[in-house]
Amino acid sequence: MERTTRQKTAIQAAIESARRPLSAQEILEEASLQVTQLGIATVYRNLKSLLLEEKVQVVTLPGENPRYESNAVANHHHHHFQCTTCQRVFDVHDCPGDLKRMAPQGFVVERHELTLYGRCADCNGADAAASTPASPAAHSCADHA
Amino acid sequence: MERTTRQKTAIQAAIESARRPLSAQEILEEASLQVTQLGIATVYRNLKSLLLEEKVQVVTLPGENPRYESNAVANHHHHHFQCTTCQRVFDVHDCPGDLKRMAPQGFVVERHELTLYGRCADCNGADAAASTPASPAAHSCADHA
DNA sequence: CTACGTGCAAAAAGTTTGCAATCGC
DNA sequence: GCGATTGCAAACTTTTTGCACGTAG
Repeated sequence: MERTTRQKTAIQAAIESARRPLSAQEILEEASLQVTQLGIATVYRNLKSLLLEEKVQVVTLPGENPRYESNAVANHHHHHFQCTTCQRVFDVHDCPGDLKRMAPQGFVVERHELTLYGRCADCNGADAAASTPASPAAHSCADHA
Repeated sequence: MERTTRQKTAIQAAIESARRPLSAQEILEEASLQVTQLGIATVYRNLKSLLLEEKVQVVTLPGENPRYESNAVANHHHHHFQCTTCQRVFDVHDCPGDLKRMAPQGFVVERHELTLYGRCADCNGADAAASTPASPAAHSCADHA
């Protein structure tokens, strides 16, 4: 019963080709390049499907609208780093690991989410930084450029 | 220029007397008990002030509206635990600590936010749990009761 | 008394939903 | 052809803003 439509294809492609989490609006803009007349409602409806199918995952950062990223990257357990200077969001593929002990007694930890804040290599002075842009997997501003 | 109004006092009191992060709506309801006719706009305006004054802090959980909690608790660096069963939110006063190494080279970590998800003592079977409700610092549902 | 703060209502911004038209299968 | 999917517009929800009035200092 799941049909293949140009819209769904374009939306999925937009998310998967992005190297960073996209907002619904950004997905609309990107997918619109393929499917003119695409409506935001369709984007939301497909996002909901894709979330259910677990092909896409939400990234919610405090004070910002939800972003969506392909689960190809998301499946590989990771966290996020937001630069407090340029606001860009990067994927962090490291993990502190054992957090089970953090919970009070009687609590069972199943899952965790971690967001680091600080300065990315680019905004940090950029000496050793310039050579290795580290993992700028996801930009969140300066994108209209 | 910062004036002391009944509204602001009530709003601040509501947040500080709560043992858990409150939504704007909940703050309105609580503070309305003191100041009838209190408007939601006033709540938001005062929250903005209180945030600037750093007397209050935002707690943003994925898919949920922002909650606000007194910085008396928030200053004491902590994290949150949301029960996937009862949806309540608890404060966790432990911290994994050194996360600086997690960031890619060239990145500087200034701050981090961590949310644990799992089952709280109450929802977990509640044997050893019943005796020690651990740190149920913050409830997020079952509150209208 | 003066201007900051408030209440109300309207406006934004983001997301969801109803419905007729469209299109995949 | 049938029914899932779409586009549009309207509804909803949460937060912000404009403006006249109230009130703290």
